[in-house]
Amino acid sequence: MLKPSDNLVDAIYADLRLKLQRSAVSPTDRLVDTEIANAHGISRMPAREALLRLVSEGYLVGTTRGFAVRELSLDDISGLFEVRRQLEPRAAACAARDMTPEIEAEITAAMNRVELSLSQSDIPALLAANVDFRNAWLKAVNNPHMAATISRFIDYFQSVRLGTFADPATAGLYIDGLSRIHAAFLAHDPLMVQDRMTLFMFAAEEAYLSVRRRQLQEAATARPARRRIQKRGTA
Amino acid sequence: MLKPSDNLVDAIYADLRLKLQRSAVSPTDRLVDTEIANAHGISRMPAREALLRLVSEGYLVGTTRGFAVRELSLDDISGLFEVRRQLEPRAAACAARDMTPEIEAEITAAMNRVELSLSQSDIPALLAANVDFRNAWLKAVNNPHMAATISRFIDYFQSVRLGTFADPATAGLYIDGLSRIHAAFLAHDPLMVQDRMTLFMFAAEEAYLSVRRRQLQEAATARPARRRIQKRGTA
DNA sequence: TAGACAAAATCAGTATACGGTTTCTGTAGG
DNA sequence: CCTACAGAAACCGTATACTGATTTTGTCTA
Repeated sequence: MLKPSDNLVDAIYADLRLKLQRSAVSPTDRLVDTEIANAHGISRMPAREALLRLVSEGYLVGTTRGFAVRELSLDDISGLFEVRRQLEPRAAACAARDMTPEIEAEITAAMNRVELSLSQSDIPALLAANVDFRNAWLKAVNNPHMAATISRFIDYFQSVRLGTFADPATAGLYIDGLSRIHAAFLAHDPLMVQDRMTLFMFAAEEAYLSVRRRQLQEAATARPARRRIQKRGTA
Repeated sequence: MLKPSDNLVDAIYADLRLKLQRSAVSPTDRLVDTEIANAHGISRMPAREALLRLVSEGYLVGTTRGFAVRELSLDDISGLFEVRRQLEPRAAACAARDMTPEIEAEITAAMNRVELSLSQSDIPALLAANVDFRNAWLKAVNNPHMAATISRFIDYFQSVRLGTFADPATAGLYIDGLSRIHAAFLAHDPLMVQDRMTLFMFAAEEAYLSVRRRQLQEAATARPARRRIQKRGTA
């Protein structure tokens, strides 16, 4: 690890970002600069700067005791999906139009891995394959600003995604939508991709909302009213 | 100055961000952490972190000699507008639907200032009023993620906007589109707002492209082939 | 005058240090 | 057993210092 670029901050950032995408950081975890620093054998500053960047991008929040993954409110989920609905169907349609055979193969490979890991109930693998599928089709999006924005908005959900896949029924529905999109990609039909992505967006929003609602309820019953995460807003 | 929050980084960041929005930093300027630091009477690190944040958000690029405002390629402009086209018409429609009388007054006030400064050829005031108009209607957008994303995408154009307003003909067309949007807001017609914003997006894209094209040509003739701005990508 | 080359300056990246605030822990008292 | 409080620890924010890379500047030579 620690390869990307000659820059320590970028390296740490990439490492953390990957961990976040893979849901390898739980909301109860606390990321502390000094820990990360001497885990990588470097000083505090690069680690700190990487963390700060993740905060300014909205993935983490600063607490008085280390950095934590940002937890989404129900409003956050609705709002984020409103944006995703505007962008992803259109972007996916572009991808379908401009797809190369190589990328098509990548998408298919990712889809296969998704289905395999679903059948084996291998959640971590499912998570990873899911990320791969998304990254694969985003590669065919020629507009880097569009792709980056979409990537970012998807990554906000990392803390909820785990919960979505944990429930077999929800996961099944989710994967079903994904495979319909995949089929549309194979048909090279931009409009079909667009429509199915739109449908998928609504289904995904529902799924995330219901999972998060349940999470919040459980949390509320578990601890009547505690916890404090303040300081340093999302900018 | 230097008020926002008890945090030096945020303060510097807000200060710089405002300067950028106002096009108060030219592409030939170089922002250096040490300079900013002792201009504000603080140490390098907060200034540096603010600059780094602006880099990671895509407003600045790091060079081997200070930080500079990011210059947009023609492809950047097209790409950014593709995203804006997906988001702003929809968001403006929401704003029209949810507008309060207070915000409506703000929008009108900003519009008046836009027209006044245009008639007086006061470019800085025009720039500021333009920012105000945008911020006013964005206030009526209930989805903070949507509003933040739009704000960000608009701000990318700060380095080109100056050129757009410098040409009276272009500026006139631009303001005309704006006033049509304003009228639609006053009519409280979300659909009319949406349509006019869509139209405006295309007109604005054309304007920015032609201004930038001219800028690039002039630069090319001025210096046959020089300049180097590398190191530290947009992330 | 133009080119080569060395010395100096500039600036980003990284490391280390210190202060202050919040949270945790352990102990004493109810 | 629970609460109150004092001390300790954790951790963020900021400052300062060092290093190495790159660019600029100045000088010398053809």
